[in-house]
Amino acid sequence: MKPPSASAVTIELNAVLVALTANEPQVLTLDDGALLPSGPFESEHPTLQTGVRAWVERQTHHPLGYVEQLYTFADRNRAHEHGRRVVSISYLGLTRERLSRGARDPEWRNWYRYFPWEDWRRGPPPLIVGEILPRLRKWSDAAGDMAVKRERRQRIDVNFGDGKEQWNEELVLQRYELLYEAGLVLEAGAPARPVPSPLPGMPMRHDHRRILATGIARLRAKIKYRPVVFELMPETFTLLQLQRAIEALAGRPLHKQNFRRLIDQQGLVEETGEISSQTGGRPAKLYRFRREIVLERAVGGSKLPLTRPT
Amino acid sequence: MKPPSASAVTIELNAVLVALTANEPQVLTLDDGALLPSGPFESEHPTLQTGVRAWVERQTHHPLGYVEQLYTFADRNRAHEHGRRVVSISYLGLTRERLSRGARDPEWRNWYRYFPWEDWRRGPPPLIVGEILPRLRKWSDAAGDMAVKRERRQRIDVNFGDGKEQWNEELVLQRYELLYEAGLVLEAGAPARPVPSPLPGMPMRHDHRRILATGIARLRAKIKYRPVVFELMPETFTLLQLQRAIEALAGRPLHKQNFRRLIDQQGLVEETGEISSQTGGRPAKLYRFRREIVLERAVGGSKLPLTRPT
DNA sequence: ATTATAATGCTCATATTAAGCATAATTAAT
DNA sequence: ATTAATTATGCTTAATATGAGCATTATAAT
Repeated sequence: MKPPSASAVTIELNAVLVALTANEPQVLTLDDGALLPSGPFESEHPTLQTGVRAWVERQTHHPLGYVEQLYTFADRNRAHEHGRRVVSISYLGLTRERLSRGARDPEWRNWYRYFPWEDWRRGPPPLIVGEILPRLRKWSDAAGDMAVKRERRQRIDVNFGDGKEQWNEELVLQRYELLYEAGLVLEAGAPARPVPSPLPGMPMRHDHRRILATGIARLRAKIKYRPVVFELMPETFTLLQLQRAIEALAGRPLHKQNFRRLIDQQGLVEETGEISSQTGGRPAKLYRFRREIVLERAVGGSKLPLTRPT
Repeated sequence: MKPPSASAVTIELNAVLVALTANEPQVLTLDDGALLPSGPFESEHPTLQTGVRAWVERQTHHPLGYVEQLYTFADRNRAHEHGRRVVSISYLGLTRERLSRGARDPEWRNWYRYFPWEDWRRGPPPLIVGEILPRLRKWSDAAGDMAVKRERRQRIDVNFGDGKEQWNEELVLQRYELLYEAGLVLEAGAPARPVPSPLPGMPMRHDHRRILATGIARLRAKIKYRPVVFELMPETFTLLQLQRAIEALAGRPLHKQNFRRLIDQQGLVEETGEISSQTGGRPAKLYRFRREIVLERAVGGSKLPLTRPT
C-alpha cells in the first residue's frame, strides 16, 4: 500500500499574519490588499514551520512570535505555471507590532475591511439586517426543492441569527462560505460566477479571503483557551488595553468588571507595580504576562461529566 | 512575491480511521499493526478530501462518514525513493462499523495497545506510577542546566500529573512527545536513538504512532463540542451504550446520572419508542440521533465575559 | 423469593457566569 | 476651584451549570 506513483506538486505557503494597532486587528497584505503573503517551500528548510518563519522574517525583518498551521488544500482550479499541481499550506502568525515597511508594498489592513459584518463591537452591524439577511432570504426562497429551502433557512439562522442577537463570533468561515454560495460575495479563481452587486467588503485574489476567514476563526476560538493574545500585546499594558485587544479580535464588546475578574482568577498576569497615567481617567495599574505560566496547563475544558477517580 | 522556483514534492495521504467495536476504540492498521493506511494524492482528484475518501473507500468498501484534516508536515528525515521530498497530509475518519476484510491484511486494533497509559476507564493505569513517572523523573534529574531541569519537571507535571488525578485526556500528543524526548518510546525513522527498554505499547513505523496520537487527541477534544460520536454509533442505541462509547474515546469513566442529564439537556437524541431488553437489568429506552440538528449550532462555548447587545 | 444489574428520578452543595451598583482617582473643560 | 467626563476597581445578587450521590424501579438469573 505504498504510494504507487504520486504525481509531483509544488508547495505554496500562505500566511495570515496578525498584529494589533490602535485596538484594530491588522493583517499583512500585498498588492494593494489583494493578496496574503506567500512563499515557496524550499528544500533547504527542515520543516514547514521553519520555512514559514524564514521567509516571513526575511520579508518583514521581525521575529514571528507564534505560528500555527491552519489548513492544507489543493484546489484543482489553481494550477502552477509549469502545469504542476499546487498544494497550499496556510499558517497563522502573530506578531507584536507593526513590521517595518519593506521595499515592496506590504501593508497592514484592518481585517474588518474584508468582513464588515464580523465587527459587532459597536453593536449589530446594520449591514446584516439591512442587506445581508434580506438577500440571503431571497436566496433560500429561490430554492425549488423544499428540503433545500429548509436547509438553507437553517444555515442562515445558525450563522447570522436574527442579526441582533445569538451571534457566534467563531463562525467566520461558515458565514463567508454561506455568502459565497448565495452569490453575495465574489471570489476570484472560482468557477466564473457573475455577482451582480457584491456586499461591501474587499475581495482578495485566489482564495485568500477564505484563508483569512479561516485564520480569524481560528484565532477567535483560540483566545478563549490559550493565552495567545499576549503575543500581540506590548510588554506591559493595562487591563483595559488587554480588554480592547480581545474585543478587537473577537469582534464583540466585553463586560469590563467580569473581564477583570476572569483575568485575575486565571493568574495569567501580574502587576508591574507601575501605573499608567495616559488614560484620561483614573490611572490604571500596569500588568505583564507571566511568561513562566506553562502554556499547556491542564486547561480543564471538561464538558464531560467525569467521575472522581474513586 | 510569487514562489520563484519551488522544488517538487510528492504528497502522501495518511488516515487515522476510527471505529468502535464492543466498546473499544479501534483504528485501522496495515502490516501487522505497524502502519496506518496511506495512499498517494493522485492528479484526478479534485480535492484532497475526495482523494482520501476515494482510496479509503476503495480499500475498505465502506462509506466514510466523517472526515477531517489533521495535520500536514514535511519531515526532512523521510525521503521518497525518487529522492523527492515527501509531504504527509493526515486525516481523521470516523466509520460506523467494522469494515469488511480486504484481500490484504488491514486489521482493526485497539488504540490503547499503542498508548496503554491513555486508558483511565478503570482508574489510573499502574504503569504510570510504577514505571513512567519514575523514569521521567530520572530523565528530568539528569538535566545539567537548572532551567532545563525545572522545565522538564513542569512538563512532566502538566502532562502526567501525579499519576492519580488531574488527568487531561486531550494531551495525548504532548505526552507521546514527552515520552519520546525522554527516550522511553521508540520511533522509527527518527535519528537513530537507542531506547534500552521501551515502555509497553506497540510502536509503528515512520511517524505513524505520532499521527495516531494526533488523531486521538483531536477526537477527544471534538466529542466535547460536536456530536461526532454518533458517526460511530449504530442507528439506535441506549444511553449506556452511548456513555460507553464516549468513555472508550475519552479513556475515562463518566458519571452516569449526570451524563444522562447532559444528554437530554442538549436535545441531541430522541426516543425511538422502543425498548432494549438485551441489557441484563432494567430494560433501557432506545434512542436515535436527531440528524436534523444543525451540527454547527451556536455551540456557545463562550468563556468570554460578553455584554448583552444592549 | 432473592440477588444482581441496569435504568431513572431527584436532591443538595458548590462553582461559574451574567449583570449591574457603587466608589475612587484622574484629566479636561468651565 | 468646580464640575463634568472618563476610567479603574470593589462588591453584590441572581441565575445556571456542574459534581456527587441517594433512592426507587424494572428486568434476568439463581
